[in-house]
Amino acid sequence: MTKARVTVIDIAKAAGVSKSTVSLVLQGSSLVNEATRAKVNAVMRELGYVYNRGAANLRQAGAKSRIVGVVVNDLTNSFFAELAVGVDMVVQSAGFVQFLSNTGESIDRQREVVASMREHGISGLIVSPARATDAADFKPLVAAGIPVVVVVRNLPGAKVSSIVSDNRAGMMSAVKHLVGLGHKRIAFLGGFPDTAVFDDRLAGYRSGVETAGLDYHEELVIASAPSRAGGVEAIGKAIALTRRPTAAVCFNDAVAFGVCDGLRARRLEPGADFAVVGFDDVIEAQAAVPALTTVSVDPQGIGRRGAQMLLKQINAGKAEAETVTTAVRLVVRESCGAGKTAPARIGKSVKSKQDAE
Amino acid sequence: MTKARVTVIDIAKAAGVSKSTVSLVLQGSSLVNEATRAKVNAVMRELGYVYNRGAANLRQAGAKSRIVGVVVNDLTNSFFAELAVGVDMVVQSAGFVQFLSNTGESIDRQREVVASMREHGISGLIVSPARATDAADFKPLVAAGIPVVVVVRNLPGAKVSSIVSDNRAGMMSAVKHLVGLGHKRIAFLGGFPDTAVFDDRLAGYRSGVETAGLDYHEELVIASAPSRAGGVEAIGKAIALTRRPTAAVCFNDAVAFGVCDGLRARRLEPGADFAVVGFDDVIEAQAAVPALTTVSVDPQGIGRRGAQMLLKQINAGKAEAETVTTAVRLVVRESCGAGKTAPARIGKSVKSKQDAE
DNA sequence: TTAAATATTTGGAACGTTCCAATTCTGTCA
DNA sequence: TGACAGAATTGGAACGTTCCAAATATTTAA
Repeated sequence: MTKARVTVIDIAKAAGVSKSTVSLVLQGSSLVNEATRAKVNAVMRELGYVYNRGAANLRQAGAKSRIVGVVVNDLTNSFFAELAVGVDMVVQSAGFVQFLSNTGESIDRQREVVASMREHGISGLIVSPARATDAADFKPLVAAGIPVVVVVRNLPGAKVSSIVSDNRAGMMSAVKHLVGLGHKRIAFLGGFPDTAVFDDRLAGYRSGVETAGLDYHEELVIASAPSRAGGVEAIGKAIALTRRPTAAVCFNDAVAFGVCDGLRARRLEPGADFAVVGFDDVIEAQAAVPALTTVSVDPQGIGRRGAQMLLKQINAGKAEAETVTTAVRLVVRESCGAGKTAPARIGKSVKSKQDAE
Repeated sequence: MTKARVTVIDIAKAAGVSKSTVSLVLQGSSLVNEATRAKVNAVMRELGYVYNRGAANLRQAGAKSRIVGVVVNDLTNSFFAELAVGVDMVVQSAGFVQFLSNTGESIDRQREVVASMREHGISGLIVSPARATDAADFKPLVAAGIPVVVVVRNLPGAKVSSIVSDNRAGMMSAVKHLVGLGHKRIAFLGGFPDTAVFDDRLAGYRSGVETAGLDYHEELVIASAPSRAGGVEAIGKAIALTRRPTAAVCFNDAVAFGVCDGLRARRLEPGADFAVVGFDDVIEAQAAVPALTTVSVDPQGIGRRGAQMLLKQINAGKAEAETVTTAVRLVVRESCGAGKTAPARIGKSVKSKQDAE
């Protein structure tokens, strides 16, 4: 096959009009006669024309590329995968496409992918920054007039829009719930202490404890990697305390699962013998045994919301940074020992994900 | 500040050379004098130049866009998220970027995103097709000389490269393992019967059963949605059989988890009272209680491998379709009732070529 | 010192689109 | 019929790069 690309000029020739007219048709302009439009469209279909956005983009100086960059720090974590899906939904239905990259918490990689995205002319960027990201890293972007929305982790000092969940309020309500169940010694387990999210959640824990009239004890705050393994480690330390806690709020669900593992390894049943509350409400939380009581943050919603925010700024031409914190909701299930004593809801499916291959 | 975009011409002017020279520097050509190169680079940094790949791409007629499209059917499923991460790794380190989109099993959406990617000039596509994808859907792409690699689900009839895991061998070894533990009635649970993957796995089950000298009974094959809920449903039917099985191989891990739930609801302990084997080895498999014996397929590895294949084809200019099935490995944990045994490696990587077109 | 060889540099002419200003059609109204 | 307003259409000239052929600078060999 002679594979020369079909261009707008070929179409024009074949349809007996000028390239300008074809271009007008492409843009859905109302200036062109209905008959001509139909004809042109027919020819396009016939010749198998595919629009060259690169060329168009070149002419339309700047912000019209219809590409948004999405950068996440860990796609392997279903929280962020959900987030990406949320972004994709709105971005896609707005006729944009998403450039998605995973940094795996590497700021070098992050720098690379952002640079690359820029070269490709993204018209906006949504980023869940890698740990220890320098706020100045996004300076050039905003200087170039490219809207940036930071999600999940905020970047103090950066002049960009951001959308984070209400970590403080979430932790407070978790603590309050446990206090309501009669717990007096509640631990805070997991998470890296050098992150803004950790600070927020810890602050929520602290004020939850204090507004309940309990004392805040440093020994009850046990940091660890925000992972399942970290949870196992943290609960180990917690149980070794001379005055051991009877409940824990965890930095996130992964930690909470690890805590459950660690409890069981010591013949303690999560929920019955020790109350556990997570944070995030990842998909597995409701299907786990026992089902995890956790603070639901709806990552997909954040993704959608962030995308909307970004699109708004893109369309507005110029972006003013706005910050929104999204509400958060405690979902009471079994791992805190409250409510349902019914062991498992079998048969009726818990919003099962179709894992299909 | 945010004036006009800095172009290669600005650089040229500022550095006192011609735009051609700057272009040469950009491409790392060895033709340019070391001193000049340094100077040009300095000026670029100083003026904050950003390369315009769109423009470059326009000139370099066709395949040099350095974008690969990645389309998955369900990013929410960690199996596919892992896959995407694998792709991203190799794609990124080869200096490409990935366009990632999620179809959520919708073939319309799939068509849209593929079209969009094409307009953006991807130089290759990796796709895990939505269910019921028509093999002809990718015809135009390959006709245009854009390499396509299909992963996870194969697309019989499409003249594209593909890489799938060795479903047959995996199931066979699962069955063999159960037989070795003394089981005589082994069920096959879960999965939609109208998919190629189901066929392969069922075939593996059947030949596993038969090579063990047992009879193949249709009643022991119980299809269901490939989800946790589906697993609950399937095990329910299995247990209702007059001659009830003592073990089951499951279509995938989600089904296996459901089966465990269902067993427990009937006061049967998975592992002890009934052996369960999954397929996929999702992340949760090893942390579950009991830890799931399953066939490990390493989605990230598939992603990496698929990306390598694609890049090879992109670089080769013209692509001949090749099909590889990746080896798969039974991971023995607790849910089958066996002790810890050294994992057996099964299946071998097979490679076969056929001419594209 | 000069010719030949080698190392560098350089103006256009593309690439496929959009935009602008200008042109050609229609029909309508005196 | 002529003039005039809209409605449709149309040729360039961009956009920011790369490529080519050709020009210029620098060495080397004789």
